[in-house]
Amino acid sequence: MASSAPKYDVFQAIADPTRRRLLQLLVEQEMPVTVISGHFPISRTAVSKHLRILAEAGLVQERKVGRETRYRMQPEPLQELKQWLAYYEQFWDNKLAALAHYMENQDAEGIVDRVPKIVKQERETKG
Amino acid sequence: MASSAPKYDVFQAIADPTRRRLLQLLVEQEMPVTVISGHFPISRTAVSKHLRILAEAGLVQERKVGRETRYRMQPEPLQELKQWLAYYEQFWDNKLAALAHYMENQDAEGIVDRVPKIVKQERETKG
DNA sequence: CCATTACGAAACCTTTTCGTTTCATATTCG
DNA sequence: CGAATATGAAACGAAAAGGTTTCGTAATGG
Repeated sequence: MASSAPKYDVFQAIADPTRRRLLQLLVEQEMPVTVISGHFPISRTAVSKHLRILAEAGLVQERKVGRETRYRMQPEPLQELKQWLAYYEQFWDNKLAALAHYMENQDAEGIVDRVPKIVKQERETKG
Repeated sequence: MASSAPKYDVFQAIADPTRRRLLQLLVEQEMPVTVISGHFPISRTAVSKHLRILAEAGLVQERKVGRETRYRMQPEPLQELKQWLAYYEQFWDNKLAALAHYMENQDAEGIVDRVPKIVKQERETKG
């Protein structure tokens, strides 16, 4: 219920290529909006909107310095992504792959509902 | 140049929550469309479109069995995401953080163009 | 003080995205 | 064969995304 709860999804925030480039630009160095937008072919206002989205996802931090607002990347929220990824890593770099395969070929009743009836009549039109 | 070149971006593919749920559902088990769509509150056709997007990103594989089309997750394309993430991991779990901070406080000329003039007149309206 | 600079808010437009319903086609089975 | 099933393609609609230009306001500095 606090103020810093991410309102924008990290997955969505990084979906846009421009925003990924923004992160890259701001990962090591804080920069004011005008300077940032100089690195992009779109308007300053458009960049500003992307920055807001990133900020709401917690991926950049803003700080007012005089009349400028400086932005800098904040990598922490990416941990959520890392965690999400970690789950699927199991399935590509080893181990459970064999097990999953085994279950599939066994008839998967009890693992996922509704599947069995259809799975059973497997007929393979073509070899 | 082959047929399996990903036409859809992985970042974009996983941006949608429904598609992430699809991946989760299909990670261990292959399933036909009708069964899959039974797990979602949207129409079968809508699910089918999401599956197509995932397929174009290489995240699911489809296989025709009789009159049904079965889908299953293919985790490999997530490696791109992992790689992208790895770059930023440096910045949250250690090392370079200190260095980056150092550079910032030093005046960052030569690191990012255009910054210097503005950075220098730092005045900090408020403490 | 007043012109300039930095920036976000607002209004607006175009394209995508996500969903729907309807239709066509292939496969299965009595 | 013909009804039923599984699915994608097409046409369509509403809302969100990404962009632009214009305007208001706050800070700077001559």
